[in-house]
Amino acid sequence: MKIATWNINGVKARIDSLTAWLTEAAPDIVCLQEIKSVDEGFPAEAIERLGYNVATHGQKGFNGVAILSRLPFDEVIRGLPGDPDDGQSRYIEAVVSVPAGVVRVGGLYLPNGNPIGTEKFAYKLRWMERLEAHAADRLALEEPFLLIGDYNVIPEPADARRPENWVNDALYQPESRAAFRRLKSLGLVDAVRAVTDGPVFTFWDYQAGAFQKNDGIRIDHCLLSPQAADRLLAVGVDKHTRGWEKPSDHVPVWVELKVDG
DNA sequence: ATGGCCGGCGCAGCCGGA
Repeated sequence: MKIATWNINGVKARIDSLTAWLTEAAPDIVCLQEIKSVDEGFPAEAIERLGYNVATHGQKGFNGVAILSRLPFDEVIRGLPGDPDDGQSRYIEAVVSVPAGVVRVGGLYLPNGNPIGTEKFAYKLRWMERLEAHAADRLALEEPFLLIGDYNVIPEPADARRPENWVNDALYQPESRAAFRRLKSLGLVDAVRAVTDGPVFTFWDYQAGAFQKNDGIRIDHCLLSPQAADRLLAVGVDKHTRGWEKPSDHVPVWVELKVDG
């Protein structure tokens, strides 16, 4: 089973790229971030035609997440627990049944947090605390569980082509990186780092020819529960989509799990 | 040359992103 995450930076602007990639990559489950659409505006039909069920948690103008699945949803949960006053749509979770049992997938769009020293950065850190609490709850279920999405965290210097450019950025602050390490310390495995120590990037800014210079960062991550990590067959980053016409600034990251019993 | 973009909203130019 192939499970992917992609920050598509606007689903309406990206619908042709999304359907092309779904056809080519044939993922079973996809978490999308920054759909920048309300639920009613989401172009579900074009995706359903390709054989996917669609669940959205949208918002007007910005943010917004969705999950696509070839298998029917047993359950869908919208919103990250821990703050009923948080109106930003940044988390969606779904459960599907497979021969081996169930697979639970949480798709997240972690706050950017810039500029540092503002309420935006404080919100990012509070959101990460809530994510840690929720992950601990889910890990207690001892299921194959994937926490995937745009984390807006550069975990290590090796995760940036030019780390010195990010020292004053919320994505690379010691507090952001420490919160990401605490999350992993609960027992989650960073899938990309399970297969390589080399540089892997998932985002290249639109500005300054960043993609042409490979001036990228790794901020889209697939974290796996022990029960999911035990089933890991392959990991990939579909970098070529960044070279498409009208690209998202992020590219898909995916894992393949053995779920046939 | 030390800067260079993009989507949404809504119809100009600002907000938010990373």
